[in-house]
Amino acid sequence: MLPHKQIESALQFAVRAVLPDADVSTVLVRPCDPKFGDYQSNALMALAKTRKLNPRQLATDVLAKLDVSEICEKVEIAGAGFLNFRLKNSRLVHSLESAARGEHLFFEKCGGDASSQPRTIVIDFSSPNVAKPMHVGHIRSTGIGDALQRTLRLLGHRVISDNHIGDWGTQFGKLLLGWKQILNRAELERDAIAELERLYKVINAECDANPTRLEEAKMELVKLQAGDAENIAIWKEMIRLSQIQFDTIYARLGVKFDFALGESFYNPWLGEVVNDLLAKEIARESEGAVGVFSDGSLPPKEDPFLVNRDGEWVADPALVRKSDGGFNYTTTDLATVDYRLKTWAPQEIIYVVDDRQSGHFKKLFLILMRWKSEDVKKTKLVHVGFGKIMGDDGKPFKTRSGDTVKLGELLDEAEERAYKIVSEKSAELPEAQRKDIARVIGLGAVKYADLLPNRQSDYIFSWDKMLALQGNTAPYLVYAYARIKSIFRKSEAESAIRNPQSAIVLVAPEELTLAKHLLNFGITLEAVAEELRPNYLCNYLFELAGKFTSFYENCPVLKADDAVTKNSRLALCDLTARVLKQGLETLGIETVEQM
RNA sequence: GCGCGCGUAGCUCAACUGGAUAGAGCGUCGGUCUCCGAAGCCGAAGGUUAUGGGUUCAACUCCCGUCGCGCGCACCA
Repeated sequence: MLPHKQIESALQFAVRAVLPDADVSTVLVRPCDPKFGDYQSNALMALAKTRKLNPRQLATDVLAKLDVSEICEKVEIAGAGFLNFRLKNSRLVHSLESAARGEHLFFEKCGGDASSQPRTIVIDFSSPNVAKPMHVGHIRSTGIGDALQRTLRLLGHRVISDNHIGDWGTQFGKLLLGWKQILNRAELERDAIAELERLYKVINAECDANPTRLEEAKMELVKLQAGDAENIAIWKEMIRLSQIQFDTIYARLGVKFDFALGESFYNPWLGEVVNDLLAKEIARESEGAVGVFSDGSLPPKEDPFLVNRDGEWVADPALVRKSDGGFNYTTTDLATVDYRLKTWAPQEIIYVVDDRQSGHFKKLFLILMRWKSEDVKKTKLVHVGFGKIMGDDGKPFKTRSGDTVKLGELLDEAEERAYKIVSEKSAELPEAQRKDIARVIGLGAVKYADLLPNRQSDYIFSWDKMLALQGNTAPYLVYAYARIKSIFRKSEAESAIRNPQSAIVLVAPEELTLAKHLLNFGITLEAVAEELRPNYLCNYLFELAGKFTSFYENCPVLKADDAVTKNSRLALCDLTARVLKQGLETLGIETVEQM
């Protein structure tokens, strides 16, 4: 068991001894400023407050019942009622040595004890549209979603990743019309997505200017929806061509899905969904359409089904059937949740979708609480939102000519820029190797830059910053990894291969700092899983690389004074490399041995 | 107009969801390679956390007001 878990468990035991009815689930420890200790708990102050107890007295009482003498130095009460824990050197060494033997890597899979059972989690991300190029806007959903699925899997949860592809909707009327009338076969052969995009743009412009064209497009859509054989065949061909594009991009990014059930998959159930909502009086007709309206259970200000117009609260329903009989994405999303609940019975469904859709998800989740209240009680529905990617000018990121940036081209540019840098810095490496390094660094830089910023705030896209070796970037982290690997290449050349059984001795402050930070890998992974924020892991790895570098500067490894120190330091190097590699992999980023 | 989100060093971003003296990188200035990768490291300067109040042992974090920016407001997704 990791030491912080041992401390927590002992502390919870002690709290229960003093306050038998206390909820100890919030009694936790966390890493803290080294001047106070290695871990601290502030939980007693909160407990004291709700019970109107003197916090320092409570801390004293708990301390009397607390036994962590095996793993900690004397526990101190500090400030208003903090408990500060300092790990015994022997306990720290014990963790490192067992990790060095390969028994763990500073994290625990859930299922080890009753408090952390594996959950079934559906995660819905990426969701590109058929007949459109994937663009810069898909980076965020794809990268964040993939990092989250990797983290949750690493911790032992049952993850079901599902790519909810946009393969149905009104745009197909226009696409079908274009395909039948203005398709350029040669261009389709050359670049299918570009040609499909052209069809849409041309017809769309015509429809804007000419109502009869719009009617024609609608007719094609109606035929498709009615199952017309020709239109179905063309539609399927458009999906096939798009899937080739998706597969290419995902292979490049190393992103995998368990399922890719597109919107069209749910078509058979849309009518039933609406009928059921009507029958249960959750939805009603209005102006020829069917929508879900406010049920009045929330105050108007908090009710997403109400909107204030000129001082009056008026209905802002979620439409589930249009007046022409067609369905909306709310309908599809409801059918999708229903399917997921029935098929996988997940404890959690996570949507990694642009923050601008937060209003939609608010409504969606409220409808589900009314419609599937029994199931939804057991399932946590979460919208993981994110902000936009901006250019240097602070406006949405576009090409110089003002078009959206295509994802494939963006990745090409990342690799090209990385290749230039690698060739400059490491001209001696063979070209094929430089290409591979450029691929890892370029793609890693884009992904990392996207995962690093926090919250739903927008971030500014900057090639120079993400590809820089200095600062919190993927190249810096991979460089730290490559430097460690370089030590081992030299070490093997000297036939001084590390023995996994050799003892670890921690003397220098840099050794201790590094060792203690390694222990926090698991806490960080759990924080990512809990808050669904991969940037915690980014910052952890950056700190790890920094602490390693300061160790590297101050503690000679191969030139250590004696064999024991040398072996111990080799072990620290190896563990750092393994955590860096695992951490980056969890973010979806590869490593290279040399760069 | 109404709702949602945001505002932290000159710039780009953190701050473990209420914890102890708000941290990094860039940029600026100054150190550091006869020594395991200098694409590195160390140091200095830089802050009334937009602003005014409130809550408490403790506020960047929670509540209210103001200003500024972004986004969303029934048959697109």
